[in-house]
Amino acid sequence: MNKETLNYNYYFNSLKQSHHFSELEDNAIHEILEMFHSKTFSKDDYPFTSESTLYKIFIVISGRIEISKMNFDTDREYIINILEPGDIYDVICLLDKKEHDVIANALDDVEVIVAPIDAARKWLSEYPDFNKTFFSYLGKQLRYFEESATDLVLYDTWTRLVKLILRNTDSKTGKLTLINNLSHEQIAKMIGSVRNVVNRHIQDLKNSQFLSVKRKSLEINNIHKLLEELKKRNSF
Amino acid sequence: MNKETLNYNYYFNSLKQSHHFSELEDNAIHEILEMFHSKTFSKDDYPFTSESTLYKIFIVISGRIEISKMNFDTDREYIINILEPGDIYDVICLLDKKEHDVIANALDDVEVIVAPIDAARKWLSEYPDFNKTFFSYLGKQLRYFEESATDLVLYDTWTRLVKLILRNTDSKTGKLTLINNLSHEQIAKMIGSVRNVVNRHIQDLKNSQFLSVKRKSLEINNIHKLLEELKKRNSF
DNA sequence: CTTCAACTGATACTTAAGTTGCACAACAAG
DNA sequence: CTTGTTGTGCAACTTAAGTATCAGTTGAAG
Repeated sequence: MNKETLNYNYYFNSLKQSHHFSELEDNAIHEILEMFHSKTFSKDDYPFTSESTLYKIFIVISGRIEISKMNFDTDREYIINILEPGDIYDVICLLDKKEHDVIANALDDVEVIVAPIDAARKWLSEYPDFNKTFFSYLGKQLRYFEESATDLVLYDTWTRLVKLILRNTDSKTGKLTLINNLSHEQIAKMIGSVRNVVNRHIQDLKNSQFLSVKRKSLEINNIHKLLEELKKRNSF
Repeated sequence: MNKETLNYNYYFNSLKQSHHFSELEDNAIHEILEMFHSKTFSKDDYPFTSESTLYKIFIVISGRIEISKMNFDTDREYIINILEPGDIYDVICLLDKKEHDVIANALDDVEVIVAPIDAARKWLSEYPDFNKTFFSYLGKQLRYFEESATDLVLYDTWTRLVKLILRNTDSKTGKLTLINNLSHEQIAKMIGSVRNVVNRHIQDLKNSQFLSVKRKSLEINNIHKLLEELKKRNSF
């Protein structure tokens, strides 16, 4: 795309505001955007395949995309993470050029921008500023995966659920971000459990006044109290 | 260290043979080594702390180091990974400069080389060749953590145990690498389970002729047959 | 407004995995 | 050789978590 492209400023500002690009100079962002074109998907579409991510790199502009893995024998699914605006995908393919076999599913209507992945490998060497924020993004990802695995081993489902809810509650508004509008089924898949177990815990949390629960909506009544309860059960 | 340092060639060749440095020119390796000095630890020592990894970067020359996380309430431990010769630590701190709270424990007598971590950040920008292999190393790490978490959710303890053993069996010699000489307790901690459960599975595998078991030693009798059994149980 | 699929809440049941406990074997150190 | 520590093999048991099932709600779509 270029400065004449429809909505160019919208995409430019999206990058400019996103975590990874905010420290880049405007000119660098303009140069990068030249390599991209935009694409949209509807809720429940499969925006990328393990083949397309070998050749293309995506940046999420709006909407959420769920990345998951299935066990087709047991029909259980694990949601590895959820991409949000500003996220780059697929970082793993970007790094090692190998196939990455996961399922990507749009949770909302989604806008992304797409470029050849080799072009992205070029900015990495050409824009040291970008490199810098990219490294801290990688660090964050490594930590996230490491903590996911660790939590699965060391903590029970109640704790993993409460940690998930706390981590995704905006401390200012008190509202859920990223995992709002999800069913109990999907929340279960994020903590490596099943709907029924999650529902049990949610009922308990509701009955003990920690949560307000509506269809596809959870809200913490008092963040501080829930944190206390978490500490009490786990001596964090 | 420099070319006059005792055993300089030993360290030089260790790097030269290791995966990440093998593609670098000799001169670059010499330049890098200038920043390092060597250090040794005995079995059961704690070679690095979450503080030291903020300022220093380590490369393992010989021996293995176990990286793990504890839940002190339940006394359960999860071994996140085991470093072997050629491994760089701590990549996460290298990337994002933040503290990384894990336990490092030498499984054998260990030799490492150490440098200021900022120096390492410098090579990353100065040696594009190194950058290239470093990226594929990062990709491997991301995949490893992602797969660890996924396996914990999607597969039972038997499957995780068998996958661990298969993954660490040298297809040529048929012997265990990396996880040899470990107790059932330690193997359990690697797959996110407990000794007793792992022991049960090992007894079954022994009785059905898949494994030969001795104190601190496992050996697959027939890799092909065990792979078949794994497929049978999981339709991989 | 009606219909239907998706989501939720609840109960009863099953099971894999974890816990406890003990006896014995192997090995390392004195 | 003796002693103590660490690892192994087993059995009995407990429990968190998963499965199965169903009724009732909600909200979107026609």
